[in-house]
Amino acid sequence: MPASPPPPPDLTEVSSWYREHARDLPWRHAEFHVEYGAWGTLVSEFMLQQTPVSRVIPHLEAWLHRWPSPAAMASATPAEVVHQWANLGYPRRALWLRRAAIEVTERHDGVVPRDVPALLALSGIGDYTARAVAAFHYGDRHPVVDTNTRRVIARAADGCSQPAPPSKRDLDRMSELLPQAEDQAAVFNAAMMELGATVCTARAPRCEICPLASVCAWLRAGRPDTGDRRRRQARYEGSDRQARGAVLRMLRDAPGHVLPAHAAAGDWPDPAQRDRAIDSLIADGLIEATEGELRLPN
DNA sequence: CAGGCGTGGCG
DNA sequence: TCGCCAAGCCT
Repeated sequence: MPASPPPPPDLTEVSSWYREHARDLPWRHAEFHVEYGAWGTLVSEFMLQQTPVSRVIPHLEAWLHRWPSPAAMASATPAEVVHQWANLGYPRRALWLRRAAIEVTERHDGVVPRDVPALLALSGIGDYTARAVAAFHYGDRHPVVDTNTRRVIARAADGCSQPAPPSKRDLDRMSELLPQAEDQAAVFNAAMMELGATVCTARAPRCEICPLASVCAWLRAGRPDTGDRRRRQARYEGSDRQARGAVLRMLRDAPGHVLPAHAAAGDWPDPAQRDRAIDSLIADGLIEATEGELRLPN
Protein backbone atom coordinates (compact mmCIF):
# COMPACT_ATOMS: atom_id res chain seq x y z
CA MET A 1 0.00 0.00 0.00
CA PRO A 2 1.69 3.21 -1.16
CA ALA A 3 1.89 6.04 1.35
CA SER A 4 -0.61 8.78 0.65
CA PRO A 5 0.93 12.18 -0.05
CA PRO A 6 1.11 14.47 2.95
CA PRO A 7 -1.78 16.93 3.15
CA PRO A 8 -0.91 20.40 1.89
CA PRO A 9 -0.06 22.75 4.76
CA ASP A 10 -2.29 25.69 5.52
CA LEU A 11 -0.39 28.77 4.36
CA THR A 12 -3.33 31.16 4.35
CA GLU A 13 -1.72 33.18 7.14
CA VAL A 14 0.26 34.94 4.40
CA SER A 15 -2.94 36.60 3.25
CA SER A 16 -3.50 38.35 6.59
CA TRP A 17 0.14 39.36 6.65
CA TYR A 18 -0.15 40.72 3.11
CA ARG A 19 -3.09 42.96 3.97
CA GLU A 20 -0.89 44.71 6.51
CA HIS A 21 2.52 44.60 4.89
CA ALA A 22 2.06 44.77 1.12
CA ARG A 23 4.24 47.36 -0.56
CA ASP A 24 2.46 50.31 -2.12
CA LEU A 25 2.98 49.58 -5.84
CA PRO A 26 1.30 51.29 -8.81
CA TRP A 27 -0.53 48.19 -10.05
CA ARG A 28 -2.04 47.66 -6.61
CA HIS A 29 -4.13 50.83 -6.85
CA ALA A 30 -7.73 50.54 -8.05
CA GLU A 31 -7.26 53.67 -10.17
CA PHE A 32 -4.50 51.96 -12.12
CA HIS A 33 -6.92 49.26 -13.21
CA VAL A 34 -9.68 51.76 -13.95
CA GLU A 35 -7.34 53.94 -15.99
CA TYR A 36 -5.59 51.28 -18.07
CA GLY A 37 -7.66 48.13 -17.65
CA ALA A 38 -6.07 44.77 -18.26
CA TRP A 39 -3.65 46.49 -20.64
CA GLY A 40 -1.96 48.18 -17.68
CA THR A 41 -1.56 44.86 -15.92
CA LEU A 42 -0.25 43.22 -19.08
CA VAL A 43 2.37 45.91 -19.63
CA SER A 44 3.50 45.81 -16.00
CA GLU A 45 3.85 42.03 -16.09
CA PHE A 46 5.88 42.16 -19.30
CA MET A 47 8.27 44.63 -17.73
CA LEU A 48 8.50 42.60 -14.54
CA GLN A 49 9.67 39.49 -16.39
CA GLN A 50 13.18 39.31 -14.93
CA THR A 51 13.48 43.04 -14.22
CA PRO A 52 13.33 44.32 -10.61
CA VAL A 53 10.29 46.27 -9.41
CA SER A 54 12.33 49.37 -8.63
CA ARG A 55 13.50 49.70 -12.21
CA VAL A 56 10.11 48.97 -13.74
CA ILE A 57 8.08 51.61 -11.91
CA PRO A 58 9.43 54.77 -13.59
CA HIS A 59 9.22 53.17 -17.05
CA LEU A 60 5.71 51.82 -16.60
CA GLU A 61 4.07 55.20 -16.15
CA ALA A 62 5.84 56.69 -19.17
CA TRP A 63 4.94 53.70 -21.33
CA LEU A 64 1.24 53.74 -20.47
CA HIS A 65 1.03 57.48 -20.89
CA ARG A 66 2.44 57.17 -24.41
CA TRP A 67 0.50 54.02 -25.35
CA PRO A 68 -2.58 53.81 -23.12
CA SER A 69 -4.23 50.97 -25.06
CA PRO A 70 -3.35 47.95 -27.17
CA ALA A 71 -4.55 49.80 -30.28
CA ALA A 72 -2.20 52.71 -29.57
CA MET A 73 0.70 50.33 -29.09
CA ALA A 74 -0.20 48.39 -32.22
CA SER A 75 0.46 51.44 -34.40
CA ALA A 76 3.94 52.04 -32.96
CA THR A 77 7.06 50.97 -34.83
CA PRO A 78 9.60 48.48 -33.50
CA ALA A 79 12.10 51.34 -33.33
CA GLU A 80 9.78 53.36 -31.12
CA VAL A 81 9.12 50.55 -28.65
CA VAL A 82 12.76 49.45 -28.46
CA HIS A 83 13.77 53.03 -27.76
CA GLN A 84 11.07 53.49 -25.12
CA TRP A 85 12.07 50.18 -23.54
CA ALA A 86 15.43 51.82 -22.87
CA ASN A 87 17.55 49.88 -20.39
CA LEU A 88 14.90 47.54 -18.98
CA GLY A 89 16.83 44.60 -20.39
CA TYR A 90 15.88 41.67 -22.63
CA PRO A 91 14.70 44.01 -25.40
CA ARG A 92 12.96 41.19 -27.25
CA ARG A 93 10.24 41.67 -24.67
CA ALA A 94 9.51 45.08 -26.17
CA LEU A 95 8.96 43.48 -29.57
CA TRP A 96 6.83 40.73 -28.06
CA LEU A 97 4.72 43.27 -26.19
CA ARG A 98 4.12 45.18 -29.41
CA ARG A 99 3.21 41.97 -31.22
CA ALA A 100 0.85 41.01 -28.41
CA ALA A 101 -0.81 44.42 -28.74
CA ILE A 102 -1.29 43.82 -32.46
CA GLU A 103 -2.73 40.38 -31.77
CA VAL A 104 -5.12 41.77 -29.16
CA THR A 105 -6.24 44.43 -31.60
CA GLU A 106 -6.79 41.97 -34.43
CA ARG A 107 -8.12 38.94 -32.56
CA HIS A 108 -9.89 40.43 -29.58
CA ASP A 109 -11.20 43.79 -30.73
CA GLY A 110 -8.56 45.61 -28.73
CA VAL A 111 -9.57 44.06 -25.41
CA VAL A 112 -6.97 42.04 -23.50
CA PRO A 113 -8.63 38.63 -23.14
CA ARG A 114 -9.72 37.14 -19.84
CA ASP A 115 -9.38 33.48 -20.79
CA VAL A 116 -6.05 31.91 -19.92
CA PRO A 117 -5.79 29.91 -23.19
CA ALA A 118 -6.38 33.09 -25.20
CA LEU A 119 -3.77 34.91 -23.13
CA LEU A 120 -1.29 32.06 -23.57
CA ALA A 121 -1.70 32.34 -27.33
CA LEU A 122 -0.33 35.91 -27.31
CA SER A 123 3.33 36.64 -28.03
CA GLY A 124 5.60 36.77 -25.02
CA ILE A 125 2.98 35.44 -22.62
CA GLY A 126 3.62 32.22 -20.73
CA ASP A 127 2.16 30.42 -17.74
CA TYR A 128 3.04 33.15 -15.29
CA THR A 129 1.95 36.24 -17.22
CA ALA A 130 -1.28 34.71 -18.51
CA ARG A 131 -2.49 33.79 -15.05
CA ALA A 132 -1.21 37.01 -13.49
CA VAL A 133 -3.43 39.02 -15.85
CA ALA A 134 -6.43 36.74 -15.30
CA ALA A 135 -6.03 36.72 -11.52
CA PHE A 136 -4.75 40.22 -10.71
CA HIS A 137 -6.84 42.21 -13.14
CA TYR A 138 -9.91 40.09 -13.78
CA GLY A 139 -9.98 38.50 -10.32
CA ASP A 140 -10.35 34.92 -11.49
CA ARG A 141 -9.10 31.94 -9.51
CA HIS A 142 -5.88 30.68 -11.09
CA PRO A 143 -2.57 29.47 -9.65
CA VAL A 144 -0.05 32.26 -10.24
CA VAL A 145 3.42 30.80 -9.93
CA ASP A 146 6.62 32.81 -10.14
CA THR A 147 10.08 32.35 -8.69
CA ASN A 148 8.99 33.83 -5.33
CA THR A 149 6.01 31.52 -5.02
CA ARG A 150 8.10 28.48 -5.89
CA ARG A 151 10.66 29.38 -3.23
CA VAL A 152 8.04 29.89 -0.51
CA ILE A 153 6.42 26.55 -1.33
CA ALA A 154 9.79 24.80 -1.47
CA ARG A 155 10.67 26.03 2.00
CA ALA A 156 7.38 26.17 3.87
CA ALA A 157 5.85 23.00 2.44
CA ASP A 158 8.78 20.89 1.27
CA GLY A 159 11.51 21.88 3.71
CA CYS A 160 14.00 22.66 0.94
CA SER A 161 16.35 25.64 0.93
CA GLN A 162 15.80 26.34 -2.77
CA PRO A 163 13.06 25.38 -5.23
CA ALA A 164 13.44 22.84 -8.01
CA PRO A 165 13.57 24.22 -11.56
CA PRO A 166 10.25 25.51 -12.90
CA SER A 167 7.82 22.80 -13.97
CA LYS A 168 4.22 22.33 -15.02
CA ARG A 169 3.69 20.54 -11.70
CA ASP A 170 4.12 23.89 -9.98
CA LEU A 171 0.67 24.90 -11.19
CA ASP A 172 -1.00 21.84 -9.65
CA ARG A 173 0.96 22.36 -6.49
CA MET A 174 -0.20 25.95 -6.15
CA SER A 175 -3.77 24.94 -6.98
CA GLU A 176 -3.82 22.65 -3.94
CA LEU A 177 -2.82 25.50 -1.68
CA LEU A 178 -5.10 28.12 -3.22
CA PRO A 179 -8.23 29.14 -1.25
CA GLN A 180 -11.45 28.16 -2.96
CA ALA A 181 -13.06 31.62 -2.92
CA GLU A 182 -12.05 33.80 -5.85
CA ASP A 183 -11.34 36.94 -3.86
CA GLN A 184 -9.25 35.03 -1.33
CA ALA A 185 -7.37 33.23 -4.09
CA ALA A 186 -6.29 36.50 -5.70
CA VAL A 187 -4.94 37.81 -2.40
CA PHE A 188 -3.19 34.53 -1.67
CA ASN A 189 -1.41 34.58 -5.03
CA ALA A 190 -0.17 38.11 -4.45
CA ALA A 191 0.74 37.36 -0.84
CA MET A 192 2.93 34.38 -1.71
CA MET A 193 4.79 36.47 -4.26
CA GLU A 194 5.18 39.37 -1.84
CA LEU A 195 6.47 37.14 0.95
CA GLY A 196 9.05 35.65 -1.38
CA ALA A 197 10.10 39.09 -2.58
CA THR A 198 10.45 40.79 0.80
CA VAL A 199 10.82 38.14 3.56
CA CYS A 200 11.45 34.65 2.21
CA THR A 201 14.19 35.92 -0.07
CA ALA A 202 16.69 33.83 -1.97
CA ARG A 203 19.83 34.98 -0.19
CA ALA A 204 19.04 36.11 3.35
CA PRO A 205 15.54 35.04 4.43
CA ARG A 206 14.16 36.95 7.42
CA CYS A 207 12.55 34.03 9.20
CA GLU A 208 12.35 36.01 12.45
CA ILE A 209 9.57 38.17 11.03
CA CYS A 210 7.95 35.57 8.76
CA PRO A 211 4.21 34.97 9.22
CA LEU A 212 4.71 31.33 8.21
CA ALA A 213 7.46 30.65 10.75
CA SER A 214 5.19 28.46 12.88
CA VAL A 215 4.26 26.17 9.99
CA CYS A 216 7.45 26.29 7.85
CA ALA A 217 8.97 22.85 7.28
CA TRP A 218 12.35 24.31 6.37
CA LEU A 219 12.61 26.44 9.52
CA ARG A 220 11.41 23.54 11.69
CA ALA A 221 14.21 21.39 10.25
CA GLY A 222 16.80 24.03 11.16
CA ARG A 223 17.11 25.67 7.74
CA PRO A 224 19.26 22.91 6.24
CA ASP A 225 21.10 23.45 2.96
CA THR A 226 19.31 20.91 0.80
CA GLY A 227 21.29 21.72 -2.31
CA ASP A 228 20.52 23.89 -5.28
CA ARG A 229 19.20 22.46 -8.54
CA ARG A 230 18.54 25.82 -10.10
CA ARG A 231 20.06 26.73 -13.43
CA ARG A 232 23.15 28.90 -13.26
CA GLN A 233 23.13 32.08 -15.25
CA ALA A 234 25.92 32.24 -17.81
CA ARG A 235 28.71 34.73 -17.23
CA TYR A 236 27.79 38.09 -18.74
CA GLU A 237 31.19 39.75 -18.97
CA GLY A 238 32.65 38.94 -22.37
CA SER A 239 29.49 37.21 -23.59
CA ASP A 240 27.62 37.57 -26.88
CA ARG A 241 24.77 39.02 -24.86
CA GLN A 242 27.00 41.83 -23.72
CA ALA A 243 27.98 42.52 -27.35
CA ARG A 244 24.31 42.57 -28.37
CA GLY A 245 23.57 44.99 -25.59
CA ALA A 246 26.37 47.30 -26.70
CA VAL A 247 25.24 47.37 -30.34
CA LEU A 248 21.62 47.93 -29.43
CA ARG A 249 22.46 50.68 -26.97
CA MET A 250 24.38 52.57 -29.68
CA LEU A 251 21.37 52.41 -31.99
CA ARG A 252 18.89 53.37 -29.28
CA ASP A 253 20.94 56.48 -28.57
CA ALA A 254 21.71 57.40 -32.18
CA PRO A 255 19.80 60.22 -33.91
CA GLY A 256 17.19 58.59 -36.11
CA HIS A 257 18.27 55.25 -34.63
CA VAL A 258 20.64 54.72 -37.56
CA LEU A 259 24.42 54.41 -37.77
CA PRO A 260 27.05 53.42 -40.33
CA ALA A 261 27.68 49.72 -39.83
CA HIS A 262 31.29 50.31 -38.83
CA ALA A 263 30.23 52.76 -36.14
CA ALA A 264 27.89 50.40 -34.31
CA ALA A 265 30.18 49.00 -31.63
CA GLY A 266 32.95 49.21 -34.20
CA ASP A 267 35.54 49.29 -31.46
CA TRP A 268 34.31 46.06 -29.93
CA PRO A 269 37.41 44.07 -28.90
CA ASP A 270 36.31 40.89 -30.68
CA PRO A 271 35.11 41.65 -34.25
CA ALA A 272 33.82 38.12 -34.79
CA GLN A 273 31.74 38.38 -31.66
CA ARG A 274 30.44 41.79 -32.72
CA ASP A 275 29.37 40.35 -36.09
CA ARG A 276 27.65 37.43 -34.37
CA ALA A 277 25.81 39.89 -32.18
CA ILE A 278 24.68 41.95 -35.17
CA ASP A 279 23.50 38.86 -37.05
CA SER A 280 21.51 37.58 -34.10
CA LEU A 281 19.96 40.99 -33.50
CA ILE A 282 18.86 41.01 -37.14
CA ALA A 283 17.46 37.50 -36.78
CA ASP A 284 15.48 38.66 -33.75
CA GLY A 285 14.08 41.65 -35.63
CA LEU A 286 15.68 44.08 -33.19
CA ILE A 287 17.79 45.76 -35.88
CA GLU A 288 18.09 45.73 -39.67
CA ALA A 289 20.94 46.26 -42.07
CA THR A 290 20.54 48.38 -45.22
CA GLU A 291 23.12 49.99 -47.50
CA GLY A 292 26.01 49.76 -45.09
CA GLU A 293 23.93 51.08 -42.24
CA LEU A 294 22.37 49.56 -39.16
CA ARG A 295 19.07 50.86 -37.83
CA LEU A 296 16.16 50.11 -35.56
CA PRO A 297 13.29 48.84 -37.76
CA ASN A 298 10.54 51.25 -38.74
C1' DC B 1 14.79 20.01 -21.38
C1' DA B 2 18.84 23.12 -21.60
C1' DG B 3 20.47 27.03 -23.34
C1' DG B 4 20.03 31.81 -24.83
C1' DC B 5 18.56 36.26 -23.77
C1' DG B 6 20.11 42.62 -20.65
C1' DT B 7 20.95 45.31 -17.08
C1' DG B 8 22.26 46.99 -12.77
C1' DG B 9 22.31 46.59 -7.66
C1' DC B 10 23.90 44.21 -3.73
C1' DG B 11 26.51 41.22 -0.21
C1' DT C 1 36.03 42.07 -6.94
C1' DC C 2 32.69 38.94 -8.54
C1' DG C 3 28.92 35.93 -8.49
C1' DC C 4 24.24 36.03 -7.39
C1' DC C 5 19.89 37.74 -8.15
C1' DA C 6 15.47 40.00 -10.27
C1' DA C 7 6.93 39.11 -10.96
C1' DG C 8 10.05 34.47 -17.56
C1' DC C 9 9.64 33.24 -22.32
C1' DC C 10 11.09 31.10 -26.59
C1' DT C 11 13.33 27.59 -29.25
